Amino acid sequence: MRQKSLASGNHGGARRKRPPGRPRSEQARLAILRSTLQLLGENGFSDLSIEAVAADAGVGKATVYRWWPDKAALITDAFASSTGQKLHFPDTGSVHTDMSQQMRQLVKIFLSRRGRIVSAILAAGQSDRDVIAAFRDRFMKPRRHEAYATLQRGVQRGELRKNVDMDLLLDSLYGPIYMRFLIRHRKLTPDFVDRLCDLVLAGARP
Amino acid sequence: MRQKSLASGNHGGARRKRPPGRPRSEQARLAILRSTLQLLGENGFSDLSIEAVAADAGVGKATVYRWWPDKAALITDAFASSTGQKLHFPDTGSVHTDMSQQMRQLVKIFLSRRGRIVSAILAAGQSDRDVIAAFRDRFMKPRRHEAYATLQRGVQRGELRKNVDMDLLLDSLYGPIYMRFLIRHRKLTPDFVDRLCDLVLAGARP
Amino acid sequence: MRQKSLASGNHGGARRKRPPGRPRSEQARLAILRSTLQLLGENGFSDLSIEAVAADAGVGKATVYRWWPDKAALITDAFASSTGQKLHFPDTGSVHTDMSQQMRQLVKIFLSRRGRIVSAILAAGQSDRDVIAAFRDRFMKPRRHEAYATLQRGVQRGELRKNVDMDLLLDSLYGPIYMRFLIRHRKLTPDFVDRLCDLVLAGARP
Amino acid sequence: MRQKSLASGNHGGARRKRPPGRPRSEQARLAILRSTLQLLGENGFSDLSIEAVAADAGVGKATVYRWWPDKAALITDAFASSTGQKLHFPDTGSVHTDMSQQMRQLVKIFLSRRGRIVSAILAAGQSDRDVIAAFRDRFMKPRRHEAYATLQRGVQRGELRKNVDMDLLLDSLYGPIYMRFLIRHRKLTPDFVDRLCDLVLAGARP
DNA sequence: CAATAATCGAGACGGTACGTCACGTCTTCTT
DNA sequence: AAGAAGACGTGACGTACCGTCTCGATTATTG
Repeated sequence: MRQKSLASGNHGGARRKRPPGRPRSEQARLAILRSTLQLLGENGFSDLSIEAVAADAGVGKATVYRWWPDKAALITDAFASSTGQKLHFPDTGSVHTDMSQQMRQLVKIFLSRRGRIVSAILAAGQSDRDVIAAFRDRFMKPRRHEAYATLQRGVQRGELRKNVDMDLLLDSLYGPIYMRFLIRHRKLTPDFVDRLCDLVLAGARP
Repeated sequence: MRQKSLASGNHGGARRKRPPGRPRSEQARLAILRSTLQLLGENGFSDLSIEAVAADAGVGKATVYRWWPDKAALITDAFASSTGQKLHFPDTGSVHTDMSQQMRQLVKIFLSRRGRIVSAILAAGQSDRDVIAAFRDRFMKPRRHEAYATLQRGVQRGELRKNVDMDLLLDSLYGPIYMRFLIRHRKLTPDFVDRLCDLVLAGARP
Repeated sequence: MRQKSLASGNHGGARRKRPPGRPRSEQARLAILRSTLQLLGENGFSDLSIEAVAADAGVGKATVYRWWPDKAALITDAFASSTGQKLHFPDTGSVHTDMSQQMRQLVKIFLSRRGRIVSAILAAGQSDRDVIAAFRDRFMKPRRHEAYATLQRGVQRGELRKNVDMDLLLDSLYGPIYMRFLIRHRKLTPDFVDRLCDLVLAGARP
Repeated sequence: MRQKSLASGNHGGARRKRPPGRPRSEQARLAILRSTLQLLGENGFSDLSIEAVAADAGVGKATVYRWWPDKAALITDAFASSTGQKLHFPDTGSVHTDMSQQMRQLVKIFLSRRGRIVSAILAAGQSDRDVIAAFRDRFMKPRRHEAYATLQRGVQRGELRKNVDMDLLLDSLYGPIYMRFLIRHRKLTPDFVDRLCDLVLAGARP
């Protein structure tokens, strides 16, 4: 694990006393993350300079480097800090409805200003394995676990095959969305999500 | 307007005579593209400096800038020039076989050294619309046209629904591959390709 | 001798026949020299690029390099070609009048647009001995020979000491002008010339 | 506004506290000036590249540009920093002796390795008024003020006319030296200095 | 009249230095 | 001890000229 910031919680357990000296400025930390997100949204990954982040946050450059080893860790942290509590799966009694509703929310995010941040993360991840790992762990994995449960309910209700490969099924549902999001060869619409669910879930029926 | 190198064909038509001045060195052009691909494969997009490309190619920096406006155009061209005549679709009489064979070839490329170049292109494309457009036009579009024909044969043979949305179907087939390629949350294997075809094509049957 | 151009006359003597091949374009030669003078007058020596001269003269760069080995030879030639037939010494019967009249003409030139060219030559001459030598040979020496005669007349008329060191005297007269011209610490005026002659010639009286 | 290094004295008066941030490296400043003088002495002005100065001084190019806007400012500063406390005027009771002794020292400098630097400054000054102004202000003016005093003593002793034009007289003394230094048409010798003083001071007697 | 030869313009070539920018590190004073 | 400030050495950026080269076109002499 590279970045220190999120690991600094020290909440439970040993109850270590605070080290001597001036404590870390929470205000600076938040300003840095906020500026990072803002500049990421404006210019994409390659144009994001730590120099600009520090200036925008009204912070010394060294303060950034003290807590984040490099640009990748910084945007990873910034992205994680911005991940709201949305994107949950409903439980409507229908796999199709459960999935398509969540997928529509994802699409809405991809099409919003935060989509630029996601694509910046994925781009940065192509040359930094820590970044892509952070994306998987912090953004993807929690949702995928919820998705497993949603699919499981579908299996129990007999909407899906018993032996369905859930990862394959989920990749078949989300892959096309990521593809259109990143390659932009076709529009990403709610209607597309519906027809995608129609097609793929049809192939997974018992 | 400077041509972007590959547009300099001047093949048919007006029979324009060569413009005055020393003609462009084909040798330099090839050396630059070759060095670009090599360095791209070694270090990824962000570590690729035009300075290094020029040095490696034994060429003046100005010669690179004379013909390519920026790094993105350079790697786009280099990638296009390396796109061989592979990746064709067979015609075996079965959509499943036709598609899965071609998809396996694609996966093989993604897993090879050239995969690094593809991911660099896609990453660069997230902050440069010309790059992603070039990827679509030069790499994706030709293959997708062949794919349409392949699917059309499947329709005529009754393997697929008459009114199938081909773009949706193709995105459902290739999207999962791109997703695993870029996010790397699961292995990209030939077996995965087969089961992916099973799943998706099952949903497209009449 | 460095430059070829002026030596290409081949006027008298051997009557060599013209060599085969296209002869040198006199028009190009003149255009180059004219453009050199113009650009020299605009921007001084260091900003004068052969690229700009060739462009301004509507001439290929190679044509410049074919006939002048470097920038110094070029401006030397250009300066020489621009040296008019002015700056002669009158013979009024008074050394003071003869000298001061010629010196005033020199000052007038120094203050005109051609002064910029002279200062450019002198500046270039500080890092290229051929340039300063050309300035001495082509500009200074002919006038100094006339000056010797003028002073000689003064000696014969009893206005100057018989054993006067003419070079010392001439340097004392012209040196202050060059100094003010180059260092610009005081104005260069006709009145200054007069008082300069008063002072220096007073010291050379019998 | 960036100070031009030597103006950063902040000596008397307001007692401003040091500004925040890492202070300027005096070591780097001195290394740069030293390297400048050395390279200037070797190759003259036009061959002096800031790249080479930085490399020779073991300093980043940006550090040079941070403090000196261009090559001219750099050599001006370097020259000024090298101008020792020499070249004072003695007070021997004779104008001729006072002047000629100082002028001989000047000639000695002109003929030494530092002469190359002076001629480089004067050359650069022909296309940059800041350079020639700096030469006047930092090198010439202080000495000229001493010279005024020296001449004044001569006036009081009755060696010079009461109403003598001091600037004219000084230009007549120094102009010939500068002329021979820059045009190099005659040798610059101690004997020349003596005879020059003889001639010019003779013209300034009461 | 054709062949030969040197010039011309244009402009691409491999280079060098330019002046700028951001990197990640450092040194200072302040909190 | 952490903070803001900002200078440091490093190195790539994209530009401007350098002096050389390779073109087709032009203009002369020679066979």
